[in-house]
Amino acid sequence: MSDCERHKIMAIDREKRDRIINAAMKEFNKGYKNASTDAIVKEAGISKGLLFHYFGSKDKLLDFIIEYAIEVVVKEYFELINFEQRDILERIWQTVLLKFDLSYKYPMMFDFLTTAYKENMNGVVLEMYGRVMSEFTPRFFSGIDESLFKDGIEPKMAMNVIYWTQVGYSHSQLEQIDSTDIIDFQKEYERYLSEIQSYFDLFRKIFYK
Amino acid sequence: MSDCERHKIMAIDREKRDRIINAAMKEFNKGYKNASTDAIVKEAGISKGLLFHYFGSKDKLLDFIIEYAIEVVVKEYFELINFEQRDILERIWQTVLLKFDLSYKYPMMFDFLTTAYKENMNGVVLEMYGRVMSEFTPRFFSGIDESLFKDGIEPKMAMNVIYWTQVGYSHSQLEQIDSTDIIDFQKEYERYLSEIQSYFDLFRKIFYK
Amino acid sequence: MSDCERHKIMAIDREKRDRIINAAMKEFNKGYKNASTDAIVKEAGISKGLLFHYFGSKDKLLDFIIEYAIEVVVKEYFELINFEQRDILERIWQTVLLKFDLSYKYPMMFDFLTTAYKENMNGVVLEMYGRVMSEFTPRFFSGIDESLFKDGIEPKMAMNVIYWTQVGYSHSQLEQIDSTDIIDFQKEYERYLSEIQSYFDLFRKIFYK
Amino acid sequence: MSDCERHKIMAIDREKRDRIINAAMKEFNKGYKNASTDAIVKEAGISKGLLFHYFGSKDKLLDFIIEYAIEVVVKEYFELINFEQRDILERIWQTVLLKFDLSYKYPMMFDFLTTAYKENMNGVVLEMYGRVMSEFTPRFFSGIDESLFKDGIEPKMAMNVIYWTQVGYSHSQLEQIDSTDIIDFQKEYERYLSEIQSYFDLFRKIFYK
DNA sequence: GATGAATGAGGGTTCATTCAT
DNA sequence: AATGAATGAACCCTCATTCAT
Repeated sequence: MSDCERHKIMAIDREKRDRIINAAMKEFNKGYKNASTDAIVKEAGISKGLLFHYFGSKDKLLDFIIEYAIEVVVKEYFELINFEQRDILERIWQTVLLKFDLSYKYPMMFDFLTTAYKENMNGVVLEMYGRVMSEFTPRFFSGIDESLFKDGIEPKMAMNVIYWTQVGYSHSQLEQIDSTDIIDFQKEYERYLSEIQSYFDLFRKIFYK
Repeated sequence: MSDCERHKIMAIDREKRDRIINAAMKEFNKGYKNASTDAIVKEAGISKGLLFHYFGSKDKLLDFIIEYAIEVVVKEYFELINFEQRDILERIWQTVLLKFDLSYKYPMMFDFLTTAYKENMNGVVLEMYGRVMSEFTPRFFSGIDESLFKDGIEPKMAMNVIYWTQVGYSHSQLEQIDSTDIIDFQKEYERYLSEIQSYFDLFRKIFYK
Repeated sequence: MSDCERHKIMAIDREKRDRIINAAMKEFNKGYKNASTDAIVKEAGISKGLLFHYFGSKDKLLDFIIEYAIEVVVKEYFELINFEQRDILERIWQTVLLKFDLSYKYPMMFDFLTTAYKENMNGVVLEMYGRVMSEFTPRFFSGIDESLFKDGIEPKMAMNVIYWTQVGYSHSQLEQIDSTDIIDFQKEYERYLSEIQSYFDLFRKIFYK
Repeated sequence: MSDCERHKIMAIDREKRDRIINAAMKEFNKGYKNASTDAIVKEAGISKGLLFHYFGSKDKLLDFIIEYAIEVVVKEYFELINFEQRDILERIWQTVLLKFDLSYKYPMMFDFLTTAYKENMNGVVLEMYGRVMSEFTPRFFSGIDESLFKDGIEPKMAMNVIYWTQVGYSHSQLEQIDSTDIIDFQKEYERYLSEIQSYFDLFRKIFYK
């Protein structure tokens, strides 16, 4: 995607741009072919012509969304994690908060990226994402203060359990939400954090000294 | 899907019906929109008209295939679980073995169901799956011998952790497998079981008395 | 255009095929971009889908029409001219009759080919047509019995005058006809032939001995 | 096109108006559909909105350009014909010279009008052209000194033959010219006039006493 | 039951036209 | 008057669905 095109897009009013991006993520999450540009413009509240004025084609729209999503995830998630925090529970807790913040602005971002990656929607860019991810995961689980764990607890396994629990809980929550009307987001947010925190408390009790 | 329609389908010569079902699963595995009714009838060796005579529409064909797949999963998975086993770890362990057997007998079926679920195909999967699961899940987690848990461990949460860990581990394995060439299935099978067993050993140690 | 595709098209019911061909010629005569496939199917009385089922694309439809038109013109016009007739007036008179017969089945054929050639609608095929034409024209005006002309009349010029008069007359007639409803074709036919014959009589008088 | 609209257009700064007219002729020469209003405004150096402010629509812009072109043709062609010349050969000879002068001064104009006529652009050309021509043609062929013709020569027919020959010759010349690079215009001009003159000599000989 | 030619709604895309500024 | 972002009707094309046979 040329800089010129990117520039044209980034010049759009921020609120409208985010509406388009979110609508596109939501649609593309169904798969490339299943995604309808009609549905995107309807959801974003713009005209068909405008979408193509900015993005040129469905393909280029997808490319932009993927690049943008990766950029945002890298800048507002990966790069904000404090790796000096050597307590894995606290480190994962950071990701919970960061993901939550991101999900407020772009609710479908992580789901979309997962789908895009699995469908290999854009070979080149997503390969980069794969590389970033495969570098990130080991780094995330390294430099951990394993002395916090009880004797007899394999730290690697414990970390996986913590990670999968957090993922599982998030998904179980998502399934209950009709993402279109998020009523009382703040309240939901607090309940969500409080529940997941209780799992972290459990882990601290059973895994840590 | 009405019983009348089901009846009409089940009345088809078994061999021809299986040809259609297999062709449909193979096509739908590409995603709903990518699946072509032309390709299905060509693969199944029947005419376009006949497919629609039997199934009415692409949607209904998909519904049938999903129902059929779920039916098999229910009969050869859910119903084989021994609910007299009141130890949750042992009960979940059963599911690991059963799932594995099924994916050995019908490798396409789980791929298809996964795709159908990921794409939320037609809204039907989620409804069907949701119905089955919402009946199954509470039952699965009920009648558990909670006396096995240590004091101070909330059994409900512990069970969720066990469940999400098993799901998370399975997914992490699936992502590493290129399902087309299953080399040395037996060996993989053993490694898989052995690794997940070590997690169950961990849970037994930390959650149980 | 592959033989397979041609075969599929030639298998269409003759009357329907000619309806499509005539509708396409009429539309494409406006220029490629101005031609609307919607207008073609409407005029031909078929559905959009069928047009594309047979021809694949607007481009391929045009290619077929051009190839077909050239083929017809060669077989039912060029090749039917009797070059043993050495009297130029009689030779041109033949073309008047042949063109008229062709115009009955395919009214737009010659106009369409002219437009197609001028717009260079299909480089490869029309180049061939150009070659055929550039071979045809000199051949048409060669082998003429020049002894029929009066002394002092340059035969080459006389022949051009005869030819351009016939073309000019034809065009003056076409402009008066609303080609959609050809009422009483037979009567028009006779008037047309009778009028143009009077020009030929004139030429015989002024040019011939 | 209403006088009000014409007035608005004619009120535009002459230099800017000519820029628009020239840009429009250049674009429309590609064919109606191929002509892009975007290209016109870019070439003319004005905004999209302004074009439509002045001309209302692409169709109306075309109408204006055609009217304008025809107006020029009328003023610098039709109205310069000397109808006191009662010798039809001399009268037609005048048109040959006038047309040639015009195409020398406005080479684009005849190209554009030819394209407009061939494409039957917008139905307007034909109507305009038809109106002008249907007034012009009878007048052109009236007031002729028929006493110049030999006995037994129908003057009407002879005049048609002369006219069609001149048209036919012009067309045969146009087809040989690649109008973009007019090399040695003067030489071509002389050859053209000399050739057509020989036809007029022929006609004088065969038709006149 | 069985066929496949025929249909037309809907897809992505373009571009003349409008309108708030 | 002058702008250009925004619109939506119309384009070509696809494909699930129908229906005469």
